[in-house]
Amino acid sequence: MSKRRTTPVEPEFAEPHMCSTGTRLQILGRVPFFTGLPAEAIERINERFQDRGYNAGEMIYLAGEEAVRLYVVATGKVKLLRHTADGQEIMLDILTPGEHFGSLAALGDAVYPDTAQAHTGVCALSISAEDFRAILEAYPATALRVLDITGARLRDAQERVRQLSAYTVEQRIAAALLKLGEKLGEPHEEGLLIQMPLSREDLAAMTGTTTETASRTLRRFQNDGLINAGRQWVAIADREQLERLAATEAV
Amino acid sequence: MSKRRTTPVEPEFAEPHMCSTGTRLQILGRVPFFTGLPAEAIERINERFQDRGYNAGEMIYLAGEEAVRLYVVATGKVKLLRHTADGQEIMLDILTPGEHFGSLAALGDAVYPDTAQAHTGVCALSISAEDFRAILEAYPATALRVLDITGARLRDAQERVRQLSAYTVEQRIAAALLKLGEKLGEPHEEGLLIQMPLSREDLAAMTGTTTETASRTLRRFQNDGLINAGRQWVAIADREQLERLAATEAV
DNA sequence: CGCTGCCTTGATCTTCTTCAAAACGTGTGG
DNA sequence: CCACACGTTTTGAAGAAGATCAAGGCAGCG
Repeated sequence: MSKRRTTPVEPEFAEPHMCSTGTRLQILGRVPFFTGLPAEAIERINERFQDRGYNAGEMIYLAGEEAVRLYVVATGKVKLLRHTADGQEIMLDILTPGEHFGSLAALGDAVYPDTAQAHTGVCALSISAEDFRAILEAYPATALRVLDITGARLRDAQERVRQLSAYTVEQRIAAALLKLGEKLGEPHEEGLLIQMPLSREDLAAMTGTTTETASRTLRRFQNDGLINAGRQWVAIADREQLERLAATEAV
Repeated sequence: MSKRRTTPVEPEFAEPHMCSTGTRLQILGRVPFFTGLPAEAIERINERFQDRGYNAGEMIYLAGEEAVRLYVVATGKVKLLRHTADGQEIMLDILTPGEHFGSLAALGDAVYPDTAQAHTGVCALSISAEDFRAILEAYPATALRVLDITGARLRDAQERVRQLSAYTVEQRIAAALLKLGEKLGEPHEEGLLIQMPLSREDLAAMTGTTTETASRTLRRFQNDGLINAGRQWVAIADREQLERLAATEAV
């Protein structure tokens, strides 16, 4: 087996990342909770949105700041993080184009409960919480879509609670890889390649363990032929086996 | 210090639990997401609801069943659980009167992702998922309320992910007690008494540990004067100290 | 009373973290 | 194009936190 070490992951455009490509109208039309709205509604909504580019690693907002905007990923990947008192990072979610983050509530004194960081170069659209609230009031179908998405995220988070409560590190890493593979996987000679830079540290922050343990676990997986991995990338070679290991009953 | 062992927790009515007390109209009017609706709307909504009593320990629905109804707790406490393959229970949440659980989506083929069990004697109202969907469509303000509640639960779940990822058992138990105290606490000579039957096993299922460890931790807390506890009950004696231990930055 | 669930306690063992250091890859500047 | 420097990954050894296994004890109830 060829031991490829250089990343097969395609870079997410050049950075500094710009939002220029295409009109925001096109992007907004593809956001899950706006689909189905009449074109003129989207046009009116579009006027309320701003766009902005972020370089990889750049913070979009910090936990504790006043929660005033709602964001939608246009291009790139966004990490949602929480920190512990001693600075350790917990990755709550990784968001891809079309997904939203930030403030849903129109209340004035709320703060962001988490930190949003551009994981790759990112273009994000954003709107003030009040304006978004007004849209939800004007278009009930959109509100229900947002509710569905939020409900799905809640179930995901609860599933993670279960995993952290009852599963071993090995099972959690297997489950995390499978979920990433489902969300970001692309067929590749190395296997189902997870299309984003993914360090051992990232994986540790996702599964509640340490870089060292993540590294050791990936090595074991690789030795057993379950995955192929290198610096900042992982590809799933044997999905069935990995699923058996994770003991995941499907969603 | 008087070492009281008998439970100071007041029983949640006699079981077999009936829903008889008061009209459902009154209950529905006090459900957070219906408040503010005109009386005639609530009356129309009421027609769609059924009520039913459950004994303590009785299952309301099981994970994996077809998700066809949405429930609202009228009286009593409901546990939301997930199970592992080997039968271990993870407690996701404990619901009090006015809170909802079950299916939010109108989709036909969805299944409940968790199990709902009556923790005390319970009266629950329920409505078909389709009917509830129709209500959300008819009353956008209600839909936004439900969205807010779901968003708050999502943040709670994410906070738990953080705790499980980074905190020790001792910190998680302290945090769990504080949260319960906030939700169910009543002043009492023993301290802030958590008004529900709460076994070591329950606490273990909430914090992702074992009964034995929960027991040892509570004993340590009690020896340090942080709590008073007995069979199936816990009261918080020294809130500040417990908070310092949990290292919880407030919501 | 004696039974049935909780709860407690102790001893052992496994998993994972922590600390430390070396190896490797990648990009940079000479 | 090479060599260096930096961030990532790997590996090892020691230590800690908590799980597991195994009894016993205690409270309430029939």
